[in-house]
Amino acid sequence: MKGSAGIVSPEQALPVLLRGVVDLHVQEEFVKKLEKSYRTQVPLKVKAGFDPTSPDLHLGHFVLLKKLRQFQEMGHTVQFVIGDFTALIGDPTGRSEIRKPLTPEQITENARTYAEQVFRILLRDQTQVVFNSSWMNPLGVEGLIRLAALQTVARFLERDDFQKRMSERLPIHLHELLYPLIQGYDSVALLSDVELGGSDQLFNLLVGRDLMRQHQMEQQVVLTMPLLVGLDGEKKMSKSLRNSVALEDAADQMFGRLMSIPDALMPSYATLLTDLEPSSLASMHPKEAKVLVAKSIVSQFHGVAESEKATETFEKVFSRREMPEEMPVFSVSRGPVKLSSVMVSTGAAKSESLAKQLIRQKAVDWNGETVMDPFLLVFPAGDLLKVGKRFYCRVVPTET
RNA sequence: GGGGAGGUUCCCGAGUGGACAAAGGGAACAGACUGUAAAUCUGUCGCCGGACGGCUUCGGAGGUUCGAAUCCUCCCCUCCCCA
Repeated sequence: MKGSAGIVSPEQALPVLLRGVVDLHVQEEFVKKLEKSYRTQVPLKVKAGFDPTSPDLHLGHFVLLKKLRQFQEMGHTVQFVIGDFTALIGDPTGRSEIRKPLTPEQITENARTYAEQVFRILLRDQTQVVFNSSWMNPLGVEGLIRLAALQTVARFLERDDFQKRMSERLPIHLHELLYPLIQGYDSVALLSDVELGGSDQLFNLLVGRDLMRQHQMEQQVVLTMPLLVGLDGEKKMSKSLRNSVALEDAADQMFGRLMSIPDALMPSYATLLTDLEPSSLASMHPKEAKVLVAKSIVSQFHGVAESEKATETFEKVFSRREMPEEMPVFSVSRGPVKLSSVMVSTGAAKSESLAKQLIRQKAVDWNGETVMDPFLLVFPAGDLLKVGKRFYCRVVPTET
C-alpha cells in the first residue's frame, strides 16, 4: 500500500480522499488537478500547517495526518509546514485565548518532536518539511504591508469567531488579524495544489486561495476535515482540555482511553480515524463496535499484535477485574512504612494528604483488599498496590 | 484624548469590612451501578499535615483597620461609548 508506486487515477482516489471531508472548495478544480496529475504523473503538493505550540500531537491531529497519508498513498506529496513564524501570533481561530509567544528554543524543540511523531504516520520520502519563517522573514515589513493591502478589514472581521468575540466583548488584537494572511501566504510561497485543515480553518484556507489568485497563480483546492470531538463527547479534542489521546500513548493506555468515549462518538471516530465502514458498525453491540474501532486505531500506531494484546489486557483487567500481567515495580524502604507515603513515592498520589483521602474513599487496594485505615503501616515485599481503576503496581523493598 | 464598566480559586460565576479557603454550576478525581458508554446517586475538590491545626490565594504594589476579596492610593490589563 505504501510507496511511490505512481499516481493513482482520480476515480480510484476520490472516494478515499473525500472520506470524512467537510468542505471542498472547489470540487471541479480538485478533479481537474487529480486528472492532470494522473496524466502527467506529477504529484500534487498537499499542504498542511501545524503550529509548534504544543509538543504532543493527539488523535485530533491524526485526523489530518491520516488524510495526508491517504494523499501520499495516492501518490502525492505532502508539504508539512511548521508554523514557527505563525507561532508568534497564535491562531485566533476558536476561542478567546491569547497565546503566549514561544521562545525560539521551544519552537525548535517542538518542531523536532513533531517530526518524530508525524513520521509514525506520514511517509518520509513523500513529505517535505518546511518552516514558514524561511519565507516570512525575508518578506519583511514591507512585504507584509503589501500583503495586507490585498485584503479588507471587513472581510477579516466577518468570520464568526471574531464576531463572537466582539459580541462577548473580548479582545481582538491587531496582530491576530494578520494570521490568516500569513498562513495564506505560505501557500503562495509553496505553490500548493491542495491545502488541508480542520473545519475551523476554512477561513484561513480560503484566504490562501485568494492570495494565490491575487498573485496570478493557480488556486489551491481547499479541503477541511471535521474537528475531532474529545473523550468528553463535547468539546473538540485538545490537550489542555484533557480530553485527548496522545499519539505517543502506550497501546494499553490508548485502548483504554478509547473505550471510554461516549457511544455517540463512535461513528465519527470510525470514519475519521479508521478505515472501517461506519454503517457496518451500526448493527453491532455498541461495546463490540467500540472494541473494533479502538483496536483498529491502536493498530495504526502500535501494530496489530500490540493492539490485540491491549484488547486482551483490557478485557482481563477491566471486564473481569483481574490483575494485569505486567505492572510497574517500585522499590520502597522495607518498612514499616505508611501506605500513604508508599502511594506518594510510587506516584499513585501527589501527597500524603491526597493519598489518605483516596484511602478514605475506598479507592485503594493492598494485595487485593480494600484498605480502610488511612494510617496503615506496611512492610513491602512484592505487594500489590491498586489505586483507583487504573493505577496498578508492585512494591518491593529496596536492596542494600 | 474624554467618559463609563470590569479583573475572584482549573473554567463560568456569586461575594462589597469579620461567621470566606470564599455560594452555585461545570470540569476533574473517587465510590456504587455498568459495557472503564450514557444517565443517576454519594463523596472529595487551594496546599500541607495522624484530621485540633498550619500555610498561601481573590490583577500588582503599598496603606487604613484588632481584622480586607471587600475601604483608600498608585500602577498594570480588558471591554463599551465618544473623538
